[in-house]
Amino acid sequence: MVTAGALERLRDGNRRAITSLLANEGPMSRADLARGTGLSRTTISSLVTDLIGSGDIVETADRGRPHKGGSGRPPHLVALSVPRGAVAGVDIGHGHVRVAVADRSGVVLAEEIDTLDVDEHGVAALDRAAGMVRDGLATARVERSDLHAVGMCVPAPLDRRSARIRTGIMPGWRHLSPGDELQRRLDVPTFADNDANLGALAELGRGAARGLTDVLYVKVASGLGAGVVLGGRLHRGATGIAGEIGHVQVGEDGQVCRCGNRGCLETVVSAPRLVALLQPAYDEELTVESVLELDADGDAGRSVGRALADLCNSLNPEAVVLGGSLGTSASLAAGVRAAVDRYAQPDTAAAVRVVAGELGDRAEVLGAVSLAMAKVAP
Amino acid sequence: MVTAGALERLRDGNRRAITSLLANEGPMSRADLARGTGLSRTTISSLVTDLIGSGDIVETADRGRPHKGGSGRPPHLVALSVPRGAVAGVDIGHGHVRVAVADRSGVVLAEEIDTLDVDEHGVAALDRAAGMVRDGLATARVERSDLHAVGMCVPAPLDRRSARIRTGIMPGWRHLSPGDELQRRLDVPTFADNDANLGALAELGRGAARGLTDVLYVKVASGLGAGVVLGGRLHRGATGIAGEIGHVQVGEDGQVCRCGNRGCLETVVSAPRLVALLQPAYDEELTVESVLELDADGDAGRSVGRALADLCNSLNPEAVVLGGSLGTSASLAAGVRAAVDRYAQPDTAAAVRVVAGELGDRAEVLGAVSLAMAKVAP
DNA sequence: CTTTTTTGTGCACCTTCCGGACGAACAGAT
DNA sequence: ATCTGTTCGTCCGGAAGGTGCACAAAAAAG
Repeated sequence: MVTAGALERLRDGNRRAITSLLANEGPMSRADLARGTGLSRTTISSLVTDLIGSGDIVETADRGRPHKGGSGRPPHLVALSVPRGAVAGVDIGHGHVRVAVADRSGVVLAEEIDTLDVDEHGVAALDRAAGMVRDGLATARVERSDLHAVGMCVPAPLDRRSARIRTGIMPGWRHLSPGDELQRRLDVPTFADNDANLGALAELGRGAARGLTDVLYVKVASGLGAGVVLGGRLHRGATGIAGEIGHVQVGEDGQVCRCGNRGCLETVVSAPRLVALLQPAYDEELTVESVLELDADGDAGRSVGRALADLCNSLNPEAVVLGGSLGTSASLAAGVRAAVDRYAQPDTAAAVRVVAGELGDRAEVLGAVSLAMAKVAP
Repeated sequence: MVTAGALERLRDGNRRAITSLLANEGPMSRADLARGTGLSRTTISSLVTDLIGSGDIVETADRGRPHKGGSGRPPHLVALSVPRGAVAGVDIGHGHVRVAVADRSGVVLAEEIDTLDVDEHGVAALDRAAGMVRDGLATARVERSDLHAVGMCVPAPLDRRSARIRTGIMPGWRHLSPGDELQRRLDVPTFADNDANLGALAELGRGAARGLTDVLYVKVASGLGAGVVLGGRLHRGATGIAGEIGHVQVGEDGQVCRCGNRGCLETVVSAPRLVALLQPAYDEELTVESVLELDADGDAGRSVGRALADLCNSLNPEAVVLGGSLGTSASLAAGVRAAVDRYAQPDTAAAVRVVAGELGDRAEVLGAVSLAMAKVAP
């Protein structure tokens, strides 16, 4: 199977053209497939027979309408068959673990969230995550042997080569390779990435950035991170640590950041910092949600937008998608919008839409599912 | 010719695989081509016969060595034949026009530079550029009908759709579409892009960034612009105006910039501003070159590096290439290096090399040649 | 000189795709 | 009810492409 003749590759490619067309456009007739791929109806018929025989696609019961007008023989529609088995996504945050089990078309079958102190207890969090995946499989009535892949994200940059979290940010994770650790516990191929990257993947595939190609996804939560989508693909950078926007210096004399510098963006807009900043002035205990209300003048948003404006000037994206626990705040979006309009070049600002993510807190875990699906498909 | 059957496309693709392999690796034997493409020797032989018949490749006189060891029949090498005809590159700066005429393998046959006030006199500059192209063709002894394409760059962002320079920056170019204008004068397909983009293309193809895939090319000259190379391809953004790094705010109370804001990076590091800033303290008239010496403490470099550090955090590139008239300054490079190390995340800073461009002032015109070659090849 | 190794090319064969023809299945008109 | 027009899916013969095998050519090694 390693080597394939050119003709075999050709037919393989055409098969793939059919399946990807079906994946993108939904069920279609053979004639539609011929029009969509540029191949002849005859060839499509042959390929479809192949694909039905191999179980990759199925003929649906309902028959569509002829290509134009109502006249003509109604077509038989074929659709991508949902492959047997399941994939799982694991979202590890600073203070929570969220797990989703989905079928191989991405439909979530079971989802669960648990809160615990992740940062200090890496091993415990990984144990818990593995247990939650097993629970999710049971809830979804999926055999453990039918789990094909696991995607996971961690709230820290992952070096592409070592697949490790760099030291310092999460003390309990020093020198741990999260993907390998979870893979050992579940005995299933596991793929790890940064949380913002997977959030971007989810919003790109099934969220606010559907159909776009150049998008900045910004996760505003405990920390601050970006997923950079360029040309329709996630840009991970030379060593896989692209998207570290939390340490842009926004004030010369700001607080000391965990990275060692002063005045980092993250010291201004992350959820815990906002709570800490505003708490002294209030009697009741502040929650993350209540912070959003208090920041009605959009200070946090403007700080983020200030940094994003520079990035927009450099990358000229179609959209900025705001995610994370603070991403749905209207005042945040308004602040970002205002700052982008103020600091980015006019044409750049005019070209970029600033929108809230559609997937909320689930973006990361759904992106992890997408990652697992992408890794198991080819 | 618009439609092509799948088999025809297959053979076309295989032909292209051969030519691109020859383009990347130089002259090869048929057997090497078979090993390189994965096709059989028989097929390669047939394709090579085709390609020799169509004149796309030629059999060289010298015969290479057998694949391994000295034993075996020595192969006949085939090489990409340099197609007849020429392409031209035009670099329009704020105060100069530079033109290069090259054969279709990219070897420069004639090159010329002229200084004039471009900004105020768009029509005159375009007339001059067209004349210089014609002069270059004469020098290179190329018939005017053999000129296949022209690439050009302008020192301003070009909107992808309208292909126009946005108003304001270059008064004499308001509502002008540089590509269309030059095309009308030369009656040859002309493709325009931003100067930093084409500089990046040149350094990527034949300069300091050969073989890299994620590179920030920064042009430091009259203005400040970046060419962003990601995944081996130039990133132009949603509307084609990516790379505008000149208007990052580096000081709240800086000079007023031509863009309307205060404290833009461009007000600190562009050549004319540096001259204007330093001139009062010196008797003799300062040149751009002399400014470099005076900035030995690297102030300008540190300002640029400060902005680049943020961008590196977001994009995690392999290299930053410094181009433009100030790009070869050692103090500039040192300043950028220092600021990146200071302000970027340690892992990001460690992953990025800061190097001077190898092509100097010729980068843009060579990139324009590359653009023309890329557009005429397929 | 013989053997070994590598190269380039004819030939028969297989795979893949395509155009034309044909029946099937519907809508609308008569 | 019947006819006509249209679209859909498939079968068939033929063309185009790629591959394995065999074989001659050309050099080095023994």
